[in-house]
Amino acid sequence: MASLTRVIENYINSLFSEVEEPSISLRRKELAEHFGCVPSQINYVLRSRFTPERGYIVESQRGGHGFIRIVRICYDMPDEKISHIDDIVGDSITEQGARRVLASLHERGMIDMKERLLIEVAMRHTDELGSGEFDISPYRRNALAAELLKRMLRSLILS
Amino acid sequence: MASLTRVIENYINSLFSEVEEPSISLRRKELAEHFGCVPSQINYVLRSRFTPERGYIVESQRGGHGFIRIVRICYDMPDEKISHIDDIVGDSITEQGARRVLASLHERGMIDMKERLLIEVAMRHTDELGSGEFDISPYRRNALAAELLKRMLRSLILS
DNA sequence: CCGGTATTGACTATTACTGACCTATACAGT
DNA sequence: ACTGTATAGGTCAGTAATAGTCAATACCGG
Repeated sequence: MASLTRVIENYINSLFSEVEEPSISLRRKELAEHFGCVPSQINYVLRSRFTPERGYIVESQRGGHGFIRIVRICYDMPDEKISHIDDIVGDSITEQGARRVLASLHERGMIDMKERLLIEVAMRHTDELGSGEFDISPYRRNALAAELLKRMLRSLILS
Repeated sequence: MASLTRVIENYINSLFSEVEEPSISLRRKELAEHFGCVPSQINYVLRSRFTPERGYIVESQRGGHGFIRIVRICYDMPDEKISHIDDIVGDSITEQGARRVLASLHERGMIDMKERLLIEVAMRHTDELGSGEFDISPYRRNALAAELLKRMLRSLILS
């Protein structure tokens, strides 16, 4: 029962695999017809799957000869990676948000499964302390979670 | 007797046995209907049984085509190794003691550099919180440190 | 009886998808 | 140049389908 969104996402990913280039171009209307859906479905896929958080930038142009271009960003330098981490984690993060970040980084090959597991254990422990005996506000807990997550990810990237 | 939680836990484990894959997918609603319970019972089973500490990662998505995926990192967690961890860490540990343990495990090839670093970062963060804004006694801090260290080590003593 | 574990359900949050309406661009005719 | 028109893509709000959270309650082993 694959969802349409995932099907389209996979299709676009296969386009990236076929060519070596870091960017591909699409026509929204054609893609929509190909998958038998409304054009705005394509926007939904782009907004939810090809985000900066996942390492993509989307450009487009309307009107005659309109197009949509998806660019895959490559972060090589350690300091680029660090600032990317800081961007996607932010100053506050929920448990769900943290899991999304970890899943995304894992999918992109930036962390492996064991590292992901360790980070989850540490965050869970910290959150238990915060909600238990320390009795910290949820707002503050999310700020602490973001700080811990960034520290752990930074240390991974620099090592 | 056989509590529902244990029944569901066993059912999920049997799914892992049936397929060789390291991950399985579920629909919370279907599973709940299958066992005639409320959907949130499934969350309880996942929270209490399929934790990162036990070597599992749980991913999920709400909304249309939602799912719950359970990834098993650890195939068998030998009890001797766990009790070994408990022995060498104990119920309380100093920062230096923790470093000695990590260095020893690293030398014996049981953890790699990145894992060691991750654990140190998490412990330092927790200790900073305890000694800083929460003013926890040194004795209690060492107990928390031991707890965190054991949890993280247990989660990655595998294969 | 006590303390922890298990169960429930009301309320909340998120996601996929659609369709009506909005905006931008190129180009041809004047 | 100016303007109209055809041809793109963008936005937003609504709906249905899922999953998550939390606190109250029930249950069970010691």
